[in-house]
Amino acid sequence: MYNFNEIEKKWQNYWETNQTFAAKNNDKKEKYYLLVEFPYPSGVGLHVGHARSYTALDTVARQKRMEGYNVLFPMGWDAFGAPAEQYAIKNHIHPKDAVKENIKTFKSQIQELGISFDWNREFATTDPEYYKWTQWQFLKFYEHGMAYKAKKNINWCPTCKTGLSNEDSAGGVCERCGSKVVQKEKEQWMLKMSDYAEDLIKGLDNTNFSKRVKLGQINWIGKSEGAEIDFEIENTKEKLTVYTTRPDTIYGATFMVIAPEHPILETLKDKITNLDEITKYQEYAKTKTEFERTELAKEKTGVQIKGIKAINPFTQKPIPIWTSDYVMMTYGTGAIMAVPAHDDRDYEFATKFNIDIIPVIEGDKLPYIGEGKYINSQLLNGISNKQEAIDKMIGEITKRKIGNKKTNYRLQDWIFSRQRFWGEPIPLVYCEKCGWQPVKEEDLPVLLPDVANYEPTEDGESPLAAIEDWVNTTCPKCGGKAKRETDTMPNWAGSSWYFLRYMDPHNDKEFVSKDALNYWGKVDWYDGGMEHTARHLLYARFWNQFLYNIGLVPNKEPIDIRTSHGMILGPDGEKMSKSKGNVINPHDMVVEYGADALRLYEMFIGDYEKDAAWSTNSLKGCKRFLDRVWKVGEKLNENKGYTNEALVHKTIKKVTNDIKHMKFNTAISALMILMNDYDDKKSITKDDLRVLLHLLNPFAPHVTEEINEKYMLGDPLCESIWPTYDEEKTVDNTYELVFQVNGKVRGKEVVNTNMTKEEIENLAKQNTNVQKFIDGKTIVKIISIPGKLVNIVVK
RNA sequence: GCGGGCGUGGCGAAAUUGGUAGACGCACUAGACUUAGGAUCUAGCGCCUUACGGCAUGGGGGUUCAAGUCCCUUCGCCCGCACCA
Repeated sequence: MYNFNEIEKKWQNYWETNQTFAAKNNDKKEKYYLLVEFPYPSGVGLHVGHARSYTALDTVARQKRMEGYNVLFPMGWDAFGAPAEQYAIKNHIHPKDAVKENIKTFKSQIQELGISFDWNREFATTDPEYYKWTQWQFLKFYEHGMAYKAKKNINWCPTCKTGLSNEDSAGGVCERCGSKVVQKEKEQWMLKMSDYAEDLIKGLDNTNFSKRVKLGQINWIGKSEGAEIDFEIENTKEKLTVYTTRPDTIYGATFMVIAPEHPILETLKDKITNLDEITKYQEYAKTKTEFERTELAKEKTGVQIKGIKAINPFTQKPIPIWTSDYVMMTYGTGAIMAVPAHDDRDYEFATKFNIDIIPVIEGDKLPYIGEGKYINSQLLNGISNKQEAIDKMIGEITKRKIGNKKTNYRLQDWIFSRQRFWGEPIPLVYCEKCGWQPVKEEDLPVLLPDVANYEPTEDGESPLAAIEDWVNTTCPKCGGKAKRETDTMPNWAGSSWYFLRYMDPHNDKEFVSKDALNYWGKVDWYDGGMEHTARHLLYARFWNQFLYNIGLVPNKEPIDIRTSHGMILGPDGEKMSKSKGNVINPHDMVVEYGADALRLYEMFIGDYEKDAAWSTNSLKGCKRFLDRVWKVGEKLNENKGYTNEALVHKTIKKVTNDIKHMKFNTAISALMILMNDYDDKKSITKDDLRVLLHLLNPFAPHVTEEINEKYMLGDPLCESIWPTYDEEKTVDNTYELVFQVNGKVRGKEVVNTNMTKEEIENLAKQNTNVQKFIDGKTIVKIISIPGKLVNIVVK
């Protein structure tokens, strides 16, 4: 019929030669910035899931351009990271060479899909020209006191020999190798992300993220409001500060629990009479990772700290102090007041160890914190409103100076060090005399050395530590001997600001020019995978908010709309994987059915935000549709205008709006309906064909251009104005009026749109089938809605 | 446990403010064309019924002339977070 591979290459060349998709900085046109997550160029090649996301925003990009926008739709490579390093270790080649190869494959696979990326702006996070600025921005964090080194009990992967963030070790296993994560104390560079917890929540109001994305962010930050309260320790000058969200239940606090790592155990060790037992328990807790401590939640363990007691500041009674690993040192103050009558966990603990339980809320079924009238609570007795009681109690502790209102966040500071080779070197130098010193700006980037050994050292130091030539340097301040920091940055660093660099990708004077930042502003629409809507998005927002606060970018929030596409599963409904043998390779589909058919199918597959199973048969259906569009050109007549005006205008309206709302599947269905209408006709006009091609062009950009050219219908579609519709013309002259009796359909008739209420009521009564159902009955009332139906209610 | 989402044919799914449930596509069936078809075209296609008609949007109840859509209740599935005090 036609050689789609040839046609596709032809138009891809045309676009490249004419620079059709090159975005212009400071153009007079209104800007629109579309962004898809740049891929990690793995050796496996492009996934049909990548194609889904790229095609979706490509469709939007192509429509926006035809609507007259200056569209920025860039692509690049997130190329630092462990897999390239592992590959390099195995094959003894430099990771940069491995990355180069993979990028080549990826790029050709993307290009054969005809995605309208502006390739002039392409870069990889591993380019020294790029990571120079990543390092430069790290130094900004450092200058502003936002980066600090701290001894942290970190999640440690014994296989990768590297520290992992909580996020990277979710579930107690290393994200990349699957090994069990253990705890290890290590000095790490940290970014003070927790300072931004509140701003990261508030900033969401200035975005148009979907609800589920916003909730994901809020969840991750984990805000909770409560109070800190001091409990004195009997016969000492020490006190224990607890964090609680329910200070109103303090009269029911019959014991305290502190984390096994709590420093007071050291401070008061002379008073503790069962120190051996405590030490033993501490050892036991240490062998468990944080994840295990939470996972093994079923059975509570703990030891009472003998020799000391705390005083409940409201009942004045001495209460026992326990240590248990169900209290985390990393959250709140590492100590809690336990209210077993109204908290599940405390209840479980108290029951197991036989501790007093005193209810303070009437009617609250144990052991759950509910609402009710307060009892056994002097100050609060009689109150039955929870918030009122909490406020009153916070007022009281503040007055007595034993505590204050306090907000806590689950979000912790960002562990920014990795003991790996293949990442951006942290641009700091340690001098015995001057301490940590930032590398001078003119000496950036701190380049990764060209060596052949990337194994981490046995003690867990970065491979860079073994490269003496590289490590030994001079102090930027005193000029004396100094050593470079050998930790590198996490993979998230480069992807936290790449969307800014696209605005001005070749600038060697600044990370981005002010002009470019002001012109392009925010990313208007950012699409990516659900798996990145929590962390990557949070890191990127944090990074940008910091840049905003120090005056480097014009918007506090970098992204307006964020959408997350569903996964494409294998034909068996399972996640695609080599081992299951259910992987669909987009390249194979392009070769066999063409890029246009693949694109169309991926957009037609179903709700964009939901997962969908692959079906090659459905892809064939889309190919069939394109073949019919190709063929319909054979019946062009010499008439002008639209043969079926109402349908055409309706279709323009539907497609235009559906693309904007990501309802790609129904947009395509509307185009199929239009095509079916053309098929039913003896002949169609050039205008008929041209408008169909135009609307279909964002989905199937190659074949539509080819048909347009073949029948000389006008300028290339990509250089033409998007069709507009006339609302008045979307209305048909006639419609099918429905007759109902008691809400059941009893007849239909095609009638004129301008018929009155009375006229259609009469038609209904005259309908023979309707008469059968109202005969001999009394008409109670008639509901008639012109344009829709007449419903006769009878008794 | 908390938060969010979903439940419609054999399958993927559509259905403005409540107004013809199943658009569009896949699969399937029958027929046409053909040396051939895994190409193309025509017709059919929720379930029950020969038909008239009846029953159908996870189940039950309600509001309404009219409910996939609104309200109550119940069951099932998916995702995120989770001893967070």
